[in-house]
Amino acid sequence: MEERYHPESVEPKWQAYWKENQLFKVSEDPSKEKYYLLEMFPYPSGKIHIGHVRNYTIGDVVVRYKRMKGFNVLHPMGWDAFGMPAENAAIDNNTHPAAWTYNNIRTMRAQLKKMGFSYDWDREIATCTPEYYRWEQMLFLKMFEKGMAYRKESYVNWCEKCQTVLANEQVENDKCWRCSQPVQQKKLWQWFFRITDYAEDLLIHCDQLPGWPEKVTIMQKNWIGKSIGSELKFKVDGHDLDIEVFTTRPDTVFGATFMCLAPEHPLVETLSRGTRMEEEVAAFIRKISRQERSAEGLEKYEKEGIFTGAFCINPATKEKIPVYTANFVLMGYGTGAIMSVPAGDQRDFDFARKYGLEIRVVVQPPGEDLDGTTMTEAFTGEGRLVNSGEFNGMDNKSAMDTVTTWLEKEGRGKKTISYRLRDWGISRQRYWGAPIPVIHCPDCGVVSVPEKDLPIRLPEEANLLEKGGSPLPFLDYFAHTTCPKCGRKDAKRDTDTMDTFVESSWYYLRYCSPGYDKGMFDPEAVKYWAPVDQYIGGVEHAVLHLLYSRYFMRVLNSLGMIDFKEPFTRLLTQGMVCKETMMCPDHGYLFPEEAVKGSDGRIICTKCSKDVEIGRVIKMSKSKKNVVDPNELLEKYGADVTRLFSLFAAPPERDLEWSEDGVEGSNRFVNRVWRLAMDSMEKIKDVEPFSGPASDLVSDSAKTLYIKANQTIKKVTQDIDKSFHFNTAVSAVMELVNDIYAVNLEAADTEMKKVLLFSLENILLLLSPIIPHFCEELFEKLGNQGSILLQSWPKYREDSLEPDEITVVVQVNGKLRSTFSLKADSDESVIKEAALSDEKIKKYVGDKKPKKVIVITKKQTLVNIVV
RNA sequence: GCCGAAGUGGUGAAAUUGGUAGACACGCUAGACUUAGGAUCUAGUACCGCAAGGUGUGGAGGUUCAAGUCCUCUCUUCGGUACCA
Repeated sequence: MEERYHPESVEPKWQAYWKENQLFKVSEDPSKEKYYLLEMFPYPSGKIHIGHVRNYTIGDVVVRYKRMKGFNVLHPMGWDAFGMPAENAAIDNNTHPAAWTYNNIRTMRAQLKKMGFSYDWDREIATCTPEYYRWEQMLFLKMFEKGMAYRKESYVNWCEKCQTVLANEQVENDKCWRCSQPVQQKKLWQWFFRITDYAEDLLIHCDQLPGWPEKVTIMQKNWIGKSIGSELKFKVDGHDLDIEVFTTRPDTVFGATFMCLAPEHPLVETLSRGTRMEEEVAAFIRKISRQERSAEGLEKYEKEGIFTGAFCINPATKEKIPVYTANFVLMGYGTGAIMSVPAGDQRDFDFARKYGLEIRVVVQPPGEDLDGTTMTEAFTGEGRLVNSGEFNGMDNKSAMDTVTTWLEKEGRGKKTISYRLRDWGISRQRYWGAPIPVIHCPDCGVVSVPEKDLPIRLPEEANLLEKGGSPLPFLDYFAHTTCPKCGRKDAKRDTDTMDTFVESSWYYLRYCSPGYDKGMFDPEAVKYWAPVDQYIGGVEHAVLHLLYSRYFMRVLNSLGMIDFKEPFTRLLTQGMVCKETMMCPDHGYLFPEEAVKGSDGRIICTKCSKDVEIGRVIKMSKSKKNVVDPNELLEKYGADVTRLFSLFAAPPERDLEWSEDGVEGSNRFVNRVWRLAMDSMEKIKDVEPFSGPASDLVSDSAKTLYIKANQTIKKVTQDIDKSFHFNTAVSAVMELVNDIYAVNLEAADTEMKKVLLFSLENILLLLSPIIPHFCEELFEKLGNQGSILLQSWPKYREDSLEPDEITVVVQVNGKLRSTFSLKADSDESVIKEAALSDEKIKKYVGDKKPKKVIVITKKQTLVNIVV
């Protein structure tokens, strides 16, 4: 008889059993209710990390639970296999991205299998295979035909020395991460998806996703960034031109004392040409072009601008106001031009002060008298209009509409809505991605690759350039081709590849029919399985991945390919896995094994024996070395203990602090259950588990334990089903286990043995989604046939949840003064009498008549006596 | 700056609709068993106090018979995001 749980033999045994019996293989079965659970698929970066372990354990528990509940569960796994790290690794290690990627997939797949996750591996997909991306290319062509994909010029980070495009994360302090040369902004023709067409629809449906955490839908709403305002036209003085601006404050138009254009605004050059400012403006624009124009970089730069030499006419005051160009105005938002109202906007205010421009107060706060020459900051609040002609005295809020209507009549404005959301740029000047299936012909322009020529395969034999650029444009046999339309021999293939977010926007549909060769997916399979019922992943994807996926479903929906719009009915965003950092004064950050506890309790560095400083608990990362390798956990504790701890330490949505002691604790619990089963097995094996009502039990101890077991089933079921709070589910089972430990096994009568067996079997059933190998093994040892996974989820008896006696809590003036037991069916007057006649209570109440006595019999039985 | 989340013992955390604050676990203390224990079992463990008792859920107010939970103000930490006009 084994005295301990031996994961090294038990876990492989059951993994092999599951595989042999194909227990995780699923197919469409209309007779059963379906449940599609998906965890965000991993990027194959090398090895799985603890965040994956947590994510996939959470999902696996729910999947195994739902199966026992009778659902037909789809639980697939695959690989988000295209992306930049493969290229970087290939350059650094002199391998090929494909070899590196497939190698990593092999390693990680083996690790996931060792964790015992219940995937239907027959549905595995990797997005870098032509069998996958060919359908993405097909969809791209459909979108192109419908105008949902289009080309426009747009800026990228460019390193002149490396002759390559850099992602934002490859830019470090405005310099290239490889060669440290300053990064420039370069204009390139790139492909875009028209996600802005769906801005309103995506926004509205944020409020119709009750299964999503509110913080995620709020983030999406903010990202879409709808603002209601007006578009106003300012005539350029001396030209037959208008400058259009977007403003959310049309009520302040009388205070617009100058105008600012984005440096990239096409009118900047036009307006300055031939003026005394021409050269200075050109110099300014050259300077700004070296500044990072991506969202991230902007804060670093001081607000500055320059007069273009031109003036325009304020449509409200009809005054001439100067036109500036300024680095803080974005071409990508609104119209790329703003009317500057320094009295009402802090940026405009700062700018006006810096360049000595007029500040004219147009909104006067109640009870104050602001003066443009003396005010120290802009006033953005509500007030009454001043210096605003016929609108003087009006409150500024109602003036928004009135002023716009007035300008509209004059032909100088209209109400509009502006979104922060921009179209989705999908062109990547990279090798390791899905090729964009179009051909550029000198005569025909942009031509679709005919569908019969798909997939456009990524040339596998390409060698990556040392500097990181894509080799595709230099591969003649790939880049040069004939035009499918006119047959011209000197056509050029598009050598850009697609953003990897494109692959992850629809992979969950591919899982429904992974081998389907007539399209992206088998419509019947998708009809059965989709949408995903429960999606689980990191909150870091709250905006982009989830928004792009929602967009893609709208595209497919409008193409008539699917009949739903929202891909993920319920979403769980799990917290990060954190651990304390350790720092040696000489050796910097230390890995956990590089710091040991000395005999005197001090923690010292293994390299130099100096005291180690324990730092804050932060997200695990290689750079901070506060990491735990899942492989080592598997080696030392096995999959089940690792799974158990990652669930027990914190509820899923919260951050989890990793602690070696905590893992030891989980290990201890698992062995505690093991011993419990082993010790009692021989004695209770021959009885039948008790299943009647608690009232049939004679002894109090058996009754108490039986009720506890029923309560545990109820609690665990609710915790898993309603809130995914596995930590409290495990706690509940621990309580039951502790209660069983308190039973004297030697003295147990038949009745008690029956209750013990009932409790033990249910403990295994309740824990089986969490520590499946362990439960399988004990379930078998208890003499059961077949897999525990095929058992039904345990049911509790409604009539066996309440004990005979209840605890009455008595408060005096809200303070706890006494507790005592009473029969459960006592009515209020009995409880009240008992409370008032309690000795301890009498002491507090004295002779006085209580003012009020409140008796509560809901959750707790409680009496509060007010004196 | 804005948006979001969270502040509870030495630690991770519990606590339907307001109803015994600290379940469960880690750690620690003591004891038992043992050749040994970093195994196991048992007991104890919010704080102050010898005790009676008092105090306690970041802080300050408030509502209530009763507040970790509801309201107002405020502080701190973490996450996201930003010249968005």
